[in-house]
Amino acid sequence: MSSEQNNQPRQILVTSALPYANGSIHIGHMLEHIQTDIWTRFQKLRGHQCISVCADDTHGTPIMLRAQKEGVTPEDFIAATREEHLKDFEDFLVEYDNYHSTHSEENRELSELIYNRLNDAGHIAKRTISQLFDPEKEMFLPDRFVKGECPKCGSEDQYGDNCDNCGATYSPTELKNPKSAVSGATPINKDSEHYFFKLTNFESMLKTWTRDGHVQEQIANKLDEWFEAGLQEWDISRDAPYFGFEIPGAPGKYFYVWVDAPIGYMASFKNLCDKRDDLNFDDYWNADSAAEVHHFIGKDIVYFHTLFWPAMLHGSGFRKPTKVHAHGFLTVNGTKMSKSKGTFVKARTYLNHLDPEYLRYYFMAKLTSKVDDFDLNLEDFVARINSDLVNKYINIASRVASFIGKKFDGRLADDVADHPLIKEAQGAAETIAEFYENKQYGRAIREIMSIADKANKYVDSEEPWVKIKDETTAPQVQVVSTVCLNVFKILTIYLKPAIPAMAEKVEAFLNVEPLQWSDISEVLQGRTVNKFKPMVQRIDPKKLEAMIEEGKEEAAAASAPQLADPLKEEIEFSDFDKIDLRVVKIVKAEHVEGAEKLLKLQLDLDGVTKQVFAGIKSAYAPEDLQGKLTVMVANLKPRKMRFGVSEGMVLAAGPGGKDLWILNPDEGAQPGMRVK
RNA sequence: GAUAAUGUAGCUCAAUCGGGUAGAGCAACUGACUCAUAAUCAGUGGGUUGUCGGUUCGAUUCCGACCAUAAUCACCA
Repeated sequence: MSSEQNNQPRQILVTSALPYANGSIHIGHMLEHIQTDIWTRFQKLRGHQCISVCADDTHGTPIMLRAQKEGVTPEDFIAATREEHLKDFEDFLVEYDNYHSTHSEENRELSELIYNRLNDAGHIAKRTISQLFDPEKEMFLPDRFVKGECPKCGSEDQYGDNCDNCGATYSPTELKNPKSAVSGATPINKDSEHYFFKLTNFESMLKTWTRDGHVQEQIANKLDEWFEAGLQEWDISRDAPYFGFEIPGAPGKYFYVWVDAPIGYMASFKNLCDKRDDLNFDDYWNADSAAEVHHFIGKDIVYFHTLFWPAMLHGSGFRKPTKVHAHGFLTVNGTKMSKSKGTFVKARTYLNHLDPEYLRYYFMAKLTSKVDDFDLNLEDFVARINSDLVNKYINIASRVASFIGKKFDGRLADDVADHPLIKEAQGAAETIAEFYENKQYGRAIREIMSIADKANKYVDSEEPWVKIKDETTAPQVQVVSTVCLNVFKILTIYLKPAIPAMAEKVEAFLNVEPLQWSDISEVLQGRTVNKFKPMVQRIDPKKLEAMIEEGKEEAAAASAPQLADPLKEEIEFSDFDKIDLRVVKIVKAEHVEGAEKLLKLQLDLDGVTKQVFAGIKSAYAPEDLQGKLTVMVANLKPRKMRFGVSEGMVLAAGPGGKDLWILNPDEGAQPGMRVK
């Protein structure tokens, strides 16, 4: 292709928004990550140096509390989530060059660097503000962690920022009977010094930047509203306890998660540069960099990416994004994803039932460069995949492959390079490339499918099934088939960014190296192809139903009341029956020399005495126990301990320390009785 | 409540940047064909472009009001 050979290879860095480490990836996330991946694969196919990076966004109060609740460190919690996220993306054929974490050394260094530069340049302010504070947990409460009665309509159990019932909005300090959602305590007002980023210093820069082709028109309009409303200073600090990075020179103050989240793009790239010789961080991020930086984001986080982020970069001497690509939300059958309808589909749930390339193709087929919401209509989804992919595209190969295979030994004809249909398919390359480049994926598909239509018409008009029966016309069939397979190859290149795995199967069938965009002009002739095997199956609507059904079940399970300490795996009665629980009388209790936690108990089971070492010293004095009845596991295998043999366990409840309570049978129970 | 959006055939979407007799794919129907994962090809039907009003020789496209939908904001930004 002449025109792109004139183009210099570009250096392009691409990012998707960093998924928050507090939950699973769902198909809404996939809308973004798939369109990013398609764009990235397209650029790579064209021969550019295109690097895509992502990471988990790991900081903030919700993560901290979630980890506490699950009894693990935040570090362990986010590490596990990252594994899950990465696996989901990989299985959807989303190929990041690097998938990092915002909780990384690179990110800490870059966050500090950017902050220090902003601070030195006078872009940071400090002032004291008053916020609700949980006196029990000793932490400041974000709005969402305060609940109470709506000051307007009096509805109970409303969040700190607005009322679900009457729609009123207010500040959390206005709530009646406010309660901390963390501890249940009544919050108090407390002063604290906060750090602010003076966004207003960048107003004129931003006004120019946002009208300079870096954002979509719809976004630029939205930004005008925000400019008109007036920019505000941005509160970038949070007080300890907070899971994040401490602000340099400000002990006990942490960067608000949204400060280090976008810096995570740079950190992930930095991490990659350190692993690769051919990448230089400064080439991409210096203020005068000629490389491109493209961010793909949802419309909900436009503010952060088009105001704060460019301002932070500008103020700290880095380059600004080339383009911020915002997309709308994913709806299913025209409405918001709903857990109860089963349309809130997790990435994993989808993968349990359907081929990822179905969804990749469907997204491709309907995406535009606009910020409008994207509707996944399930009926349309089935129709679109089956008709476009199977009936039109793959069908071209499927219907001529048998001629080539059976009648011509798998050998293609010679001299088809000038065939008008091949020329036409090749001629669409630049138009399609432009659609890709501008994210008009839907238009690209329309263009591609119209070529597929022409190929199918061509086969019909040539009637190879008739010609093959006549010796004089039979050789023409080899030409017709070769033309079709060449068009098929070209279509495969056009579609490859969306359906890479299918393309790989096509490459195996055509007996060619991995196809590149430049292969569009290479014509396959006078060579052999392999036996045709179908590259994709029709969608079975039953599988789609099964997926929705599983989504419903998940939702039902999730909405059931959850125990903070989840139940162990279910057991059979026979498992329970193995445990012999007995009522016992504590005849003697004494301290154990040298033991920190243990008491030595003599337990009477109606004549038989058992000796048990119990870790309840922190909660009970020996004299309080003597003469009491309690319950023990009597058939536990005796265990030799440092201080002697323990012949069972007494049952106690509680988290430990002083909070430990042994069980007491009700009045009338006698030592030795079986508990069942 | 405020703001900017969106509302086009049964379904999903198009309609050149500041107006000139509404297009495509799928579905439906009719016919052809049998090479192909019952696919494909030819053809037909189907829209007073959310409603009402205005500007204009003429509006899906401009203006106003209303209705519907989802979104953003109302110091999280």
